Amino acid sequence: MTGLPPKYDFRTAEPVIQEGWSSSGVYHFDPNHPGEAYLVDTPPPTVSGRIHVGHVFSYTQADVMIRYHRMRGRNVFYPFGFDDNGLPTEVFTENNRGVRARDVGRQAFIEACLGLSHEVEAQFERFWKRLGLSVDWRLRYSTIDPRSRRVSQAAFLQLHETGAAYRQEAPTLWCTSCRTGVAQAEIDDKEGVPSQFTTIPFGLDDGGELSIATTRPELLAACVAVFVNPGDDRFRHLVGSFATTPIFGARVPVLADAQADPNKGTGAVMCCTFGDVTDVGWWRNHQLPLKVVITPDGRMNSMAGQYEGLTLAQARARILDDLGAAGLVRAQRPIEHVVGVHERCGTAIEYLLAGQWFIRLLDRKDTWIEAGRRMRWHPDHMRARYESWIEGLNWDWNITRQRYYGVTFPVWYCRSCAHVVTATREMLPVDPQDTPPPVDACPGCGASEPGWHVADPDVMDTWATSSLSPQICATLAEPFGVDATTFESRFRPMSLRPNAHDIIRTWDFYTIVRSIYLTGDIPWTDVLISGHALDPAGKKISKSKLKAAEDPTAMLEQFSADAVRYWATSVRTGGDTALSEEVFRNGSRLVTKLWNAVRFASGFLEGYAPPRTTPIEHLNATDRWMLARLAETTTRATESLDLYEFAAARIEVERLFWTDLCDNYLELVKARLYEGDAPGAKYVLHHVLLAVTKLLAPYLSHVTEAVYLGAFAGVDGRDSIHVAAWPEPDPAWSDGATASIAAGNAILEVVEAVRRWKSERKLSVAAPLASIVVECPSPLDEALRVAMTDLRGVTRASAIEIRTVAAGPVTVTDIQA
RNA sequence: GGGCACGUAGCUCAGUUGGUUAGAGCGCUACCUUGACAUGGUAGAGGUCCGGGGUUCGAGUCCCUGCGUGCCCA
Repeated sequence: MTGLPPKYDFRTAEPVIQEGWSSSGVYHFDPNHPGEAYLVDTPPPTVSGRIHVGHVFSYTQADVMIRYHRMRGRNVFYPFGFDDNGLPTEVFTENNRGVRARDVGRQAFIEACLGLSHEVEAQFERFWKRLGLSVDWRLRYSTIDPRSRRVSQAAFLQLHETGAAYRQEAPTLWCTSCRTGVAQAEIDDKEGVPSQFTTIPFGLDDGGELSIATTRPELLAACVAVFVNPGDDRFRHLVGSFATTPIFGARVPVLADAQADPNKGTGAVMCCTFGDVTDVGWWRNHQLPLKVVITPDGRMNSMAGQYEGLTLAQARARILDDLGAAGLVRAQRPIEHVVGVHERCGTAIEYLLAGQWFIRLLDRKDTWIEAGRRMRWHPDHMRARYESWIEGLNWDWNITRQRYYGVTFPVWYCRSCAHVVTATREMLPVDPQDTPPPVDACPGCGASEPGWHVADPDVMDTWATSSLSPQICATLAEPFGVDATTFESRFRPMSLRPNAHDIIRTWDFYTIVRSIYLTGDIPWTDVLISGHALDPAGKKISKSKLKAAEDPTAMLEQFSADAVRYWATSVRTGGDTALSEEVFRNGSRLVTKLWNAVRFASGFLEGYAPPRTTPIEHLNATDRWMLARLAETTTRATESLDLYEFAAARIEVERLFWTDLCDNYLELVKARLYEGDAPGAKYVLHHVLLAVTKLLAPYLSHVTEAVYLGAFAGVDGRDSIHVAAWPEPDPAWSDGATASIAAGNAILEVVEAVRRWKSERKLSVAAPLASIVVECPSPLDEALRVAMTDLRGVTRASAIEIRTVAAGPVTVTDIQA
């Protein structure tokens, strides 16, 4: 062991340490490693702006677990991806570059997106390195790079061949602002939206009227039926008759269906194609006609007659006016209700008919739930989120987006018969817009005239590619001589999927679905769910209103990467946490304390080589207690980490380090260290400090590296603490542990009693004492006598008398200054 | 409306299978510059463990119920 410099300055130290990791390749995956592998399917962050503290929170927690497994000797595969296409990237590019996709043209827009993505990804990578993520940066991917496009298109073709992906002209969740179909997972519930619940009369053939209540009068022109509950006596006689819509005069059937709620409105409800998901179900089950009255950009079409061209909101106002003017408003009251909105833009979701590609979800719900149960979720209750999402699914997964920038569908359609022509595997990745299909004539109808085919004009949902991250990861070792097939056969399933709880319903769910379809196997064995970082007041941090206090880069500069990592792992697994300067400072303090403790010890351990076997003959009661506590703490911390309880593990280690080691053990052994050879104290000091440094290495990855390289590497023998062996207690340390702990507590009783006595008299703890008398039952009295040098040193008493008593607690009965 | 969390010291939280006197950090009070560290140390004050009921020799912990907060889904 050699000495450490007096001060540890993270501002100069952290960049040097990080550079060392880069140049030594300490985090490199070794495909030929014979041992157990640990493969991480890291979340590729959406490249749509700045780094968010939520990223820091989640990625650090995963990194701590990964570092732990690396030190346990696992062959870690830790890639890093970027999700940089699709609607989020488009919106980001449009805002950042001031361009509109539909104005500049598809190709120019794609280039703008790519250029911006590359810039932002470089920034992100620099940031992750500064935070100290132990990523193998050779394994970097983007979901739009050619390799990912090839994987994505190949997966699409495979699902198409098995029927799991199908194309259908079907009612589709639609955003009129983004002008694209969307998936159920992209819809947020917006609560408390004010609206009017208006009761309007439909005419009956006998001249009477049947009133219905609606919040969507603008869809009146799309009404195709009126529904009542089959058990509702008020309307039973009308079932099978017809009603006529006001204004438009359409004659529609009155039908019975259990989904009509007799307690809502008048009990009769109009069915429009389409106002909501219930309408879609009725349309299907009762085989109703189709009347689509709105355009893809949210205006009324010619079916809406005099209202054509108006926006939905304008049409609603005009129709209500017209109904009122005609005396056709029977009742109206303001309500607040929940509206499904597009998560990207907040626009209310509509239901349109469109030709879209879907992946089957609804007919295999049990399969998805069962797959989730084959994985370990940390914390376990997060599995409930996954299952409740699946149980509530109403739609297959629409993967078609009427957008510009994304992975294209490798298909063409025959203009004559609409036959789907797919690309061959050798063509991938392919853009059907600028590449002809692999056949000269339509396999369906034989059409072969010039222009017989048309390329699919759309792109895939981003999740359709990012849900393939395990399959993309399998291609990342190709440059090192391991092809994807070999990789998958050796390393499937992967070990860990870490992500925040808000994307369980998307990324986790879709990835499990794709993995089952493509491989029949679960994608990973463990899922680590993180909570959210909240602002200092405990409120949600909105992405658009980041304050300076929430800037992750500023945090690193002010408090150090280690302090930020400390903060991010100070919460129970899966919990939310508020930003707190106090916790950052606690992290900084721990960094300083560790440095000082090791530096102090290193003065005595210069050139010390610990014996292979525990030198029991040199250990006194203080030493045995310290070793027993070390063994106990190491075991507990390891058990907690095996359960992904990183915060619980660290609390154990901190208690051992700060209280037992620094406050007590170091003070107890100082006399022996200064006075003589002290082989027992040196043995314990070496092991407990090395072990604590290692136990903290996953969290405080920088200062522990500096301490290790400066003080321990020579003896421990590795080039980095992060590939050093995880501490394993010598069984001898735990021999008679119960007695050792009891003896240690007896020693601490004496220490604390003397400290209390001095404190009450406002004396320094270093104030000398003439004598003290300790009353102590057997066999603890023997332990105290063996630790006499330590007790004299820490109490500064010239004479200590140990009186053996029959029973009772250890007490200090007489203190003479 | 259903589900899942959470509710413990002024604040942020820990309390494993029910078991002595309920813990930590910060803050607060008093003191100590002690031969690693003042980004430190010592001592101290501070709690009807959200309310109610139950099981038990014994409940912060298990069960029921009510209240409050947050999230997910209708």
